[in-house]
Amino acid sequence: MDTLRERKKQRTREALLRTALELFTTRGYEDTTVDDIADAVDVSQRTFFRYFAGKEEAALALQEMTETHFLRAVRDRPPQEAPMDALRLAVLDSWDTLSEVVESVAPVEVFLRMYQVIESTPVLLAAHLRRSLETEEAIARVLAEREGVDIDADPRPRLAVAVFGGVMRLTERSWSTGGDTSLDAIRALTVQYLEQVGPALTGSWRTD
Amino acid sequence: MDTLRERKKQRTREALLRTALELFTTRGYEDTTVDDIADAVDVSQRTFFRYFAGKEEAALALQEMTETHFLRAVRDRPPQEAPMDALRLAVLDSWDTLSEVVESVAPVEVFLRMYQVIESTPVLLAAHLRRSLETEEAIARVLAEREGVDIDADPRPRLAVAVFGGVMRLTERSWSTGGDTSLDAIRALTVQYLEQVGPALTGSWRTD
DNA sequence: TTGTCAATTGTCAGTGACTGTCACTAGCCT
DNA sequence: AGGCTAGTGACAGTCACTGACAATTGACAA
Repeated sequence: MDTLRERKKQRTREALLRTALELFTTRGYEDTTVDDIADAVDVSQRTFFRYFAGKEEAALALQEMTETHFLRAVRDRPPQEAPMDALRLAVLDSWDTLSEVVESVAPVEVFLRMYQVIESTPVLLAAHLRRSLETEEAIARVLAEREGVDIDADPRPRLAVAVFGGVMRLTERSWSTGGDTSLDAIRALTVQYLEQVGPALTGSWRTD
Repeated sequence: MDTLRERKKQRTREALLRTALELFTTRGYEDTTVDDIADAVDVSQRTFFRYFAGKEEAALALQEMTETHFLRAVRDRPPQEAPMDALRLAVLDSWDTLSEVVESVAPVEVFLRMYQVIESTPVLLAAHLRRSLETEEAIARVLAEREGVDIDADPRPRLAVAVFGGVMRLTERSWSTGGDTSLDAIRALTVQYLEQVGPALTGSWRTD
């Protein structure tokens, strides 16, 4: 990345991504065409598709980064922690250090606003959910290795991650539809929801 | 539904759907164009889009039916059952009575093969996951009402359903990638996975 | 410095999903 | 029988995306 060519490429990619996110968060995803993005950066449409597999990939680029970040956080957890504890502490740690990861591309607010765009754009939400599945699979493998179990023989790794993923998905949803769209808010929701998993699964909820 | 017009419409829709499923399961989803389907039924492409919002909707029509079926099964559970018990018994009941629902449109094998197509086609899987979210929301509302809690104040209904949904998603996945693609197999997997949720969430998995 | 090679880009043509419009046809109803 | 309306086909257009080829431009050695 020190040759002129590579720096140029880097700059083009960043320009495309930043412009795309800018347009998506202001004008909306569906109302932004790939041509709009390419024109704004002054490259051909074809070039956009050389950098991104599709419009979706650009829209989800930040989320991709944070999921990778989360995966790394899980890997870095001390091995003596129980699986669910490791997951919980890894997410919380991820939220706390998220800015550092995201800021290299765009301000955190853009990341946060993109979340709302995703949640309110059916095709984006769909794509996001599918990608989350892939992340979950990777995490399940990490957990399986930590605990020394065979991921194909023992369903617990994938099961734990699926449950955890379900809770996180719900967290994202209620954060993005709620009033407070700050990082602190999503952190607090995470804690709150994870605490409630146990109660939600056991017996009746009736208080009478 | 007894005028000639309506019978004709019904027939056109069924022909389109059956043909679409036939082509998707033999040739594959991506290798089937809407024109292929329309031509095979001898209607214009425009007509296809008058019956289905898109290619995806046709591909997921059977799954839509079974999800509605499942939702109904949840509603029909005796109210004294604990939420998670109601969900578990409702899915199992759904699998058992699935044929009746599906057979009106296509043989159950088509339904089962479509599941594999969905699981192996990224854009379909994505769309399927998103629709599942909508079903989950509906189920959460049913549970909340059963238990007499406020769905917006108490996170437990959505939480329970999210966890349950995560497990079901995993069940679908491992069924569709596994060897036995029968209804019995998916039923057995459902039972097995639900039993393992508890163990997966608690403490360490190490046996040493 | 220059010439060669390889990477990057633009242009163009094409496909496939989907939408709006409008005229036409065919059941429906009196 | 004749008017009304739902359903259809034909057509044109948009947008995401792809393959192919030619033009450009940086890299690197002679």
